Amino acid sequence: MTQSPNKPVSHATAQGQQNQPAIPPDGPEISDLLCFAIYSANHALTRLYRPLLAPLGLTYPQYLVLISLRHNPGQTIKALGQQLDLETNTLTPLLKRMEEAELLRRVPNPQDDRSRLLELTETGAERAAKAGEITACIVEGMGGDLEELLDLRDRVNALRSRMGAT
Amino acid sequence: MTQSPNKPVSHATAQGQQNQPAIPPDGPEISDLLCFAIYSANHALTRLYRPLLAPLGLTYPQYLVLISLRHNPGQTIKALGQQLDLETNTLTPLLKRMEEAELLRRVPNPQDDRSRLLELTETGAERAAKAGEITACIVEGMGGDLEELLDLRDRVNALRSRMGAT
DNA sequence: CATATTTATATCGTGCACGACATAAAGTGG
DNA sequence: CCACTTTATGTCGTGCACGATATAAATATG
Repeated sequence: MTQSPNKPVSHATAQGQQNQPAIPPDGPEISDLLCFAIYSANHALTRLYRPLLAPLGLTYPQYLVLISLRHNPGQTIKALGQQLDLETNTLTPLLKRMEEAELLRRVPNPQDDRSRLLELTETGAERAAKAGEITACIVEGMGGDLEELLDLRDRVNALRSRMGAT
Repeated sequence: MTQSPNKPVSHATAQGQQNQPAIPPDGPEISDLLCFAIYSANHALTRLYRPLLAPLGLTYPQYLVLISLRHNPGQTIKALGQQLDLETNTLTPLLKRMEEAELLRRVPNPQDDRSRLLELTETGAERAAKAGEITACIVEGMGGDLEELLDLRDRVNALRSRMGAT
């Protein structure tokens, strides 16, 4: 179902064609907006993940933390924040909950008394392994072939970097 | 910067090629995940909108509500929820805040005493007009040409509908 | 018409996400 | 060594997003 590519994303910046206005006088509609497509796709994704993550006692951001720590054990909170593009005021409480759930530890950094290093507990490592497997189900839930999904990922990431994300 | 399309989105569903495993033994990395690309693009978008919406006293979801009401005055809360793919437990407090800010009214529905109709106040209509103009700045902030953005929107929407969104 | 079910909205609790601000430890320049 | 600045983390308040549940009105069914 590839939609009609006729409607504008928004008021166009400076394109001059007066006949069929790319800029409707009463502004863009919700369905025209790329930002809404992404916003809403994100909700749909969370809904896809939730029932798979709930049995593991994980939320979606916590799932991302496990995936990240699995590949980068001993990371600082700042490094994790850079990878996930999140601030400490988001991560601190999130990591505290995960520490209470015995998924990870925040150990002091011998190189720097201000920072802490993150490492998975044994339970955390097990959950991370299971969480990694969930991803296959998600790909299935997203439909389409793998090539299309990979291409979409690259395009979204390109957009992301154009918007100034890390 | 179009990335290398070599890495898997995730564990693949059931593809049999043993030589160069599309499935790394320690699971997907954050940067492999389409879901993370979308999750993170959504944050980046919110950050792009925030400084533009703040002067209007709007949050991003409130901006979407104004856009929607501008085209569909007299909508019920349920109809708005279907368009934005949000539940009443999200919308009720959001709409209350907007009503307190004098942006809209929730008037009784003469056809159905259970529901309410949403209509913009004069202030709300003015803000909606200004908000519509913001979209042009966002397109600029997103970079890339318009055609690319339109195509991306359609692809994301296709994914969204494959995931079962309205 | 009485009861049962569905529907539209609302309430409550939890967990992000982030702006504003706080604090303590590094680093830096005199 | 002493301010001064920067950096890593934390706290607080607000606003989504949503699961679970509540309530009242509409509708269906006997």
